[in-house]
Amino acid sequence: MQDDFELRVHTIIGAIPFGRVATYGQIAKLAGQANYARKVGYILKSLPKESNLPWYRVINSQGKISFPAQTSKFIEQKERLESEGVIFLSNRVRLKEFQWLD
DNA sequence: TTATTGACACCTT
DNA sequence: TAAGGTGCCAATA
Repeated sequence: MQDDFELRVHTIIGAIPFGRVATYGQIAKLAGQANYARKVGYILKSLPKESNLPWYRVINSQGKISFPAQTSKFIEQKERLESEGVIFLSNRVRLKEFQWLD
């Protein structure tokens, strides 16, 4: 049950194309569990660093990173996305342009 | 078992 | 675009 959802989430995140981002709700929905955004976040939290999953491509519905600005993780995620061509404006991403399957 | 918390989303203003 | 309030589910204390 849970493991299956986790597996789906992992698979979906791994399926996010280069230079694209997805929201928590979108991930949850694609995993077959709408409104499970929070669980998605929990899974990402427990995501081992061994996994090569592009967790940094997962952002919230506002197109923003869920970390406080200036934190190492925030900067790391932002840098990674920018490296893929994702444009940030005021610590925000143009979901209209970069959201996966939009 | 109830209350609290969390890398949140969605709707309304 | 920003801000506030509401709903959702699971893990933890």
